[in-house]
Amino acid sequence: MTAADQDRNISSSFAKGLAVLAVFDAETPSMTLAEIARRSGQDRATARRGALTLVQAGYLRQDGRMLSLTPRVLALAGGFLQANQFGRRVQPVLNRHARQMETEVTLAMLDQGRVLLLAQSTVEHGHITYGFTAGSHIPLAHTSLGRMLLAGLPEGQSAGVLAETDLPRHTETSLTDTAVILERVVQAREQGYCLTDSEFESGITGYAVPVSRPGRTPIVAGCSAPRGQQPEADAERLLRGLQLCAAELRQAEAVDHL
Amino acid sequence: MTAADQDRNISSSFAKGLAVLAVFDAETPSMTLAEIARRSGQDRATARRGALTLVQAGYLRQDGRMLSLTPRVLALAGGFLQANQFGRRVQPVLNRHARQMETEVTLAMLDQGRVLLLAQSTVEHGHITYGFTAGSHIPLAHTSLGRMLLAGLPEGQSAGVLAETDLPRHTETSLTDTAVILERVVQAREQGYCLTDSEFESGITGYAVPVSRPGRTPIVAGCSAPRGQQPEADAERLLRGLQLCAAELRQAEAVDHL
DNA sequence: GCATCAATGTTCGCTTTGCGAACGCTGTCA
DNA sequence: TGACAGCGTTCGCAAAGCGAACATTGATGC
Repeated sequence: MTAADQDRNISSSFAKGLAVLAVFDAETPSMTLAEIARRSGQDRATARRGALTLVQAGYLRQDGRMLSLTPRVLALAGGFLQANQFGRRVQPVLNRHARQMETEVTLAMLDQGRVLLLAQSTVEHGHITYGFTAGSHIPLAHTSLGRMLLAGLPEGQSAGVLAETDLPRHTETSLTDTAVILERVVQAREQGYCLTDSEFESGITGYAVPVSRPGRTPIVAGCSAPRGQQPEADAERLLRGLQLCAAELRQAEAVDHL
Repeated sequence: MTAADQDRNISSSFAKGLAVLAVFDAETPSMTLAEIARRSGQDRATARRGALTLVQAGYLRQDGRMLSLTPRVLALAGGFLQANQFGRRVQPVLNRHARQMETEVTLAMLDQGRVLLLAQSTVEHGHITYGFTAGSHIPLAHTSLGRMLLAGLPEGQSAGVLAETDLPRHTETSLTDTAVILERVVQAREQGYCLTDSEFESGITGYAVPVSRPGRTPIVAGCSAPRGQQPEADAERLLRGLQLCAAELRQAEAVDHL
């Protein structure tokens, strides 16, 4: 019993159970007990109790020895989305701008050293992405959304957060040097937008602009498109669109209290 | 210690904590400890431990004495959405059909005596709804989605599920007699679609068709629109669109294992 | 302004829960 | 065929958390 974690106000069983649920946030569709235990860093018996409790509560389904999430977890997110009126204040704005820009527009924030997608426009003509949705995590260091988020942090913090994330090479042109990436972050902060090219998906350019007011928890909007014939013209058009979208979200105070 | 609930495989602390988290699924944006305790039917001290644990885990935020969900809960849903490839296999289909039909198209299933929205297309010109999103709950008895879901249950079960839900009158024309509602459910099962008018929102007609194959967990698709000049023509057009959408989802096996 | 009361947040002793070493089972390799 | 590695499950004992009791806050009456 170390001094610090001896907090009688925190329920450790509950915390461990939550870790079991959170383990499914990866793109692993279903897992065995042992796998859950390994990924959540818990004893197999502990993970088992957590998983069985989740099954009983209806958040997990058990098929033989495989466990997978049930749709009920959506209800947890639904609480958040309704409380913040995403359906009325955010989604329509994203959709409208996406329509005009002819790409998908994504709203995102920082979460545990990764980019958490908060909302995504739903348009027909968007280029085929990986199929990310609200609630998906994408890398911080090699996406324009991620770098723009880092740029939104108080001056000193960006380096710290970046240092704690690992830097897998997604493509051949992914930057690997932390210092170089930080340079791009600083550049993004100064110019008020961020561009990346082929660092996450080959041939795809990413665009991002800040949405939250300076000093607040960083929220950004972004989009991506295949690199076309006139990169500069595309960039200007898409960034202008994103800026308009961001301004409208700010004015609606849609993201002020996240 | 009663005999039944003495299951050493279930972690009661965890189950109680989950109940705290689930309490936020209502449209209550933020609550005090006492309110959480009341709504989750727990002792205040118990609710407090659960809430503080959720705060530490980053799922709840504490502003003074008010507690509210953080965006991190989206990540839990994200795991489900990515595991089932909603972004690639469901959302594009809904969007395309919604565009052609010029309405929102919603995918839904049963959850705890209510309709759980699984996914929703959004088009620009759709009529303004309550702002529901994926993860939202809507009533079972007075929506076409809900009645179509009841129709998808094995013959005897519909009545049982319906009996356990309460029937608030949303509008003046909401049906209140369980027997009459059940009649409509049977009718929906026989004709393969469901229509409701002004029972949930005044002046709005709801349309729904089944998506899942018979015998499976019921999944339905639906849409709604203001009652127009030619109700029959509208109904025919929208139902045809929904049927096409449902057929495509079935063919893509997008919802077979929910 | 002070006393009263109701409702909320917090503490701590006693009991219960759930931790994890140990077990048995199943499939795999030499 | 025997050894082994990995899995799910059990059970005695330590510690985690339940809830009665205690503070604390704030509204209401006089």
